[in-house]
Amino acid sequence: MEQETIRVLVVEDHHVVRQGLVALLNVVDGIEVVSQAADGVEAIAEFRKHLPHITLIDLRLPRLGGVDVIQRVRMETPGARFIVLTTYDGDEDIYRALQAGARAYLLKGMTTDELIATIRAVHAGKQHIPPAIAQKLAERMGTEELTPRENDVLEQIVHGKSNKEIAAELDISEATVKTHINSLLGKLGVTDRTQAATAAIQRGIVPLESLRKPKP
Amino acid sequence: MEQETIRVLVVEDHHVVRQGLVALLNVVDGIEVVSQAADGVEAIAEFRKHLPHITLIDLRLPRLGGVDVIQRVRMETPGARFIVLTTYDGDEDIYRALQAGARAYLLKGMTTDELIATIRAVHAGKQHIPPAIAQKLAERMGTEELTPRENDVLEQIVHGKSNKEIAAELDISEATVKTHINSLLGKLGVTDRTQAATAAIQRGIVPLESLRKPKP
DNA sequence: GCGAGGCTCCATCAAAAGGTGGAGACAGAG
DNA sequence: CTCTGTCTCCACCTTTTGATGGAGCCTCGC
Repeated sequence: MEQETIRVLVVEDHHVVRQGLVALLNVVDGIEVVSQAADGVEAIAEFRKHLPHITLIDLRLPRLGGVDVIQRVRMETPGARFIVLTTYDGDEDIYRALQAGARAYLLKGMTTDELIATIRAVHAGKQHIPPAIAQKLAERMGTEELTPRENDVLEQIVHGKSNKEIAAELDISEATVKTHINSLLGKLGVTDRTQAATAAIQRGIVPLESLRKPKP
Repeated sequence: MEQETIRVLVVEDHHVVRQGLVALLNVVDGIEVVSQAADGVEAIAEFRKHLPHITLIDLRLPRLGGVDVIQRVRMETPGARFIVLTTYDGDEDIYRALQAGARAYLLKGMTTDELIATIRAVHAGKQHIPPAIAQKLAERMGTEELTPRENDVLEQIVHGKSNKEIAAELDISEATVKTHINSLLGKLGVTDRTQAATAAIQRGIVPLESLRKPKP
């Protein structure tokens, strides 16, 4: 019996990686790359234009992140199937991507065969989360969610602010800052702000890019 | 007149990226990928076997890092020409790679044309550092070098240790720890340990991987 | 040999951070 | 409506951290 050709959209900002993916996939029987995008905005446009069966997407994208793309596209096309293809960027992204509706999460280190098998599986309606990722997800499940305010404070900590500066920045008293810190230290399972900062970075709660001196 | 074919070795641990690079380069006239390697140890072996004109190498490699590969290979083959091809991993890696003798440093976001042009340029004996990288390099030049001991202390700070714990770990007094910290804070241009930790991570002085709970 | 720089340690002090317990306001969920 | 959780603030206390200014020792290079 005839297999339907799987129509794929590749979203990836690194030229050589994207070109490589397209080249690899286009020689596979039953898979056709119908379009490509190099950032989140393009991705949404290309999705609308081609309505692919599967969208292969990196999470780190210029202009609009992968998670946002998944959310927005699935808002208008709930059946859209996404396979996240990324290097490890911290537990938080994995969680958010799957929450947003991604069906599979692959690390860039996987083999071509794994990639193709996953595309076929997801197209067939299955889900695919590698053990290493499932592991991270399980760990993350055991941890408490930070409140919005605690996240604000944590972000300031990562940016190297003192309690006094944080209080000024968020327009609350230093006492309140301490309260939030005490609470978030417990939730993160750490004992001081430095540990909180590294935990936030490694878990992807606060993106590393934001460290390159913004603050105007 | 006849151009000599440039023989290239591709060293990259991510399958799809490596395959993509090879596919892209092999269709280019005058360039031939003679071998591939997925980690640092393989890289050295393949280099010895094929003695390529150009080695395209990622810095993040299993078993043996890219910087070490460059150092060791150039020890026995001083004329070896390396092009570092990586995502941005912190200023420190750029510096070390160029110190080790890399001739060019490209970000993975570059176009295929840029890549090919750089390969040709390096093969012709030129050097190629993109402006963005040169910028980082210049910044790093202005900063003071940390002493070995200060680096030890900084690493402990990043791992969330208190001064007392650091003293125990390094078998020195807490007073000495404070001395080192005071010194390294000045050199890093920061005012407290939390800022020192994030600076160390972002500059690649302490690798982010080492945070995933080691310590047996 | 002498100086520079690195490593070690000291004492002291002020500032910052962290721990505890309590409390009022407010919103949303049951 | 009441309960729960969040956000806000307070006071009080201890511990930690950072700043300062010495000081002795060792090694390397000149």
